[in-house]
Amino acid sequence: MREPTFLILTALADQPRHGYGIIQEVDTLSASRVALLPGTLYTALDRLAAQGLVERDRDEVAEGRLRRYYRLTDNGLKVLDAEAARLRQLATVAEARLRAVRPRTA
Amino acid sequence: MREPTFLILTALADQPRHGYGIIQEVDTLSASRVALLPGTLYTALDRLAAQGLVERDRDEVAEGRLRRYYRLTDNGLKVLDAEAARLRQLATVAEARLRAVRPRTA
DNA sequence: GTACATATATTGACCGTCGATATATATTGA
DNA sequence: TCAATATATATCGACGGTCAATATATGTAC
Repeated sequence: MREPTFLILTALADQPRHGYGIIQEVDTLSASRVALLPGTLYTALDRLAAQGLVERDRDEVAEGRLRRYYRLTDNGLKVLDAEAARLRQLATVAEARLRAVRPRTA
Repeated sequence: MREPTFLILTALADQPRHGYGIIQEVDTLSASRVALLPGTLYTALDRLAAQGLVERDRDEVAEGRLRRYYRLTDNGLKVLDAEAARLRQLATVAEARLRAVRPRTA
């Protein structure tokens, strides 16, 4: 799973959000490192829905604009959990290598 | 940076390795989760060399077969370091969310 | 002698992201 | 009042990295 997809799932972990809300939350989660683009977001949401990791929540109209909400499925939560563990493991393996190679600077 | 690329750099962190050695090391590092394919490896090595993250080391002939070694550059080491930190941060952010949402099961 | 492990290399297909563009409304400021 | 910016969803073509398949060659094990 690639970074934008991972951050979309993470943004939905605590509550349903609409597309633009996801963009803002990903900005927050990544400390503005990842600027989620509309093209990435909406194609990703369609794909994740087809995979059963995300599903449509309610539609709302706020201040004259449509808000289309999405939420994580149970499976989406599990997949995110497994993915987070995988990332942590990758980081740990690499950091162990780096420490072994540079014991005084690491 | 995608997972195979990250694991290639990690495999080279402690010592120079030749292509097939990288494939074996990635298998070890990932607990056989990632099977690095030749098409991925050799195109990645060319790309990483062009980016200055990896460079050619010596060529050896062992048991009648050519071994072409590669090593990390200083910059490659720095990039790997930054990348590992980024992965750890991603994992941490997601895990915090998951804990917040499932305080009794996390 | 056949299969498997070792070893490097190329090619086309595929998938997810990027960048650009489109459309529409609300708000802010000149 | 008009322009710029923020909010909000959506589509499209280009691009990059990986996958899958294929090619070639040698050493080892059965």
